[in-house]
Amino acid sequence: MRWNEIQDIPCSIARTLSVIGDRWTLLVIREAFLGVRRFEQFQKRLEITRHRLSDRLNKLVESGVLRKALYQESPARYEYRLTRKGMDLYPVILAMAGWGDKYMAGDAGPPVEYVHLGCGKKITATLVCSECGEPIDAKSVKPMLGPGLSGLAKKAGE
Amino acid sequence: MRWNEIQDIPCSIARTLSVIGDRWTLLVIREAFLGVRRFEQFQKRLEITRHRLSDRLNKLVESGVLRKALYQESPARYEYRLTRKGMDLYPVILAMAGWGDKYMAGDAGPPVEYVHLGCGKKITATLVCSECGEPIDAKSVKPMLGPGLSGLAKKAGE
DNA sequence: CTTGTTAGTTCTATTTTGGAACTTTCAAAA
DNA sequence: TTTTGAAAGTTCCAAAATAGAACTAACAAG
Repeated sequence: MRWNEIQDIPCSIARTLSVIGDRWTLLVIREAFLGVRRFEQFQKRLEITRHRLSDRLNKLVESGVLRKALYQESPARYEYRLTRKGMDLYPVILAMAGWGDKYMAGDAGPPVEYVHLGCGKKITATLVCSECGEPIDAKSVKPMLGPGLSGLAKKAGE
Repeated sequence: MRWNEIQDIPCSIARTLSVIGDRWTLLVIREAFLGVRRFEQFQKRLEITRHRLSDRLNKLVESGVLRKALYQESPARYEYRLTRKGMDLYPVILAMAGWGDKYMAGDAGPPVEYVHLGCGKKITATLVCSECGEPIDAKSVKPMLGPGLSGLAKKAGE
């Protein structure tokens, strides 16, 4: 199977990967969360080739994670901003940062710490059940067939 | 910058990506969370080339996300199981699934639903502050220089 | 009219993938 | 005792993606 067919798999993880699952894309998004908006800035901070960066930004615009905004006429210059859809990737970023902090940071400690503006404390992101608020992990959650798949199953059975 | 240098960036997201940030790896892990353990099963379910699968599994073992466990002698056969480190990737998976459900599922609805064993309800994973329990998003969290980076800054300044 | 800034393209060489066939080690069946 | 058949890989080659560096375009400022 080729990578560009991956979005066709009826799986939300695969579909998400079809948007953010290639090299550099998530780092571009990380920079966007840190406030970076312009081509040159992305390029310098990430040390990504201009070619690649151009391609990744365009794809992110296509998929609705970023949008281009004119910030200067003559010559026309655009910057890249996170859309709502892009902002909603924050949990993914934070979950990855949390894992990296725990397992990859080494003795030096985490390179970035997160402060919650609500309570003013350093935090780690914690995943909880949307219904009862209890913390959850792999063992406390059971994946079940959802409508997006049972529909297919029905069709196949007809 | 080459991909194999990415782990050297002092960023937990980059370091996490150095482990799970390439094609297929996260889908392999998804299958592992669904209970898949054996080479043939991964291969059939993912339609990944055997070559790639072999490589990905080995790298995941190297990085401590999976471990090999002998399940049959003569001929010796091993299966791949998630370690604690691997299990702890669940928030990443769930965050991605949540985003995919929201933005990529289309009319058919999410392909998989998650039931919390604690309360028995269908849930979406929600990110909350580890200190005060309030839900968090990009705007309510401020990233600050952590020890892993301020150490470097000190060194550079000496 | 030269230099600088920003945002790209183009080119080539190298790496990484994808697809398909082949190998190894044994157990069980014919 | 040859044949079939799992299971878990390897090997080979062609195709695609990536890295690095140089080049281009559209202006503004000096």
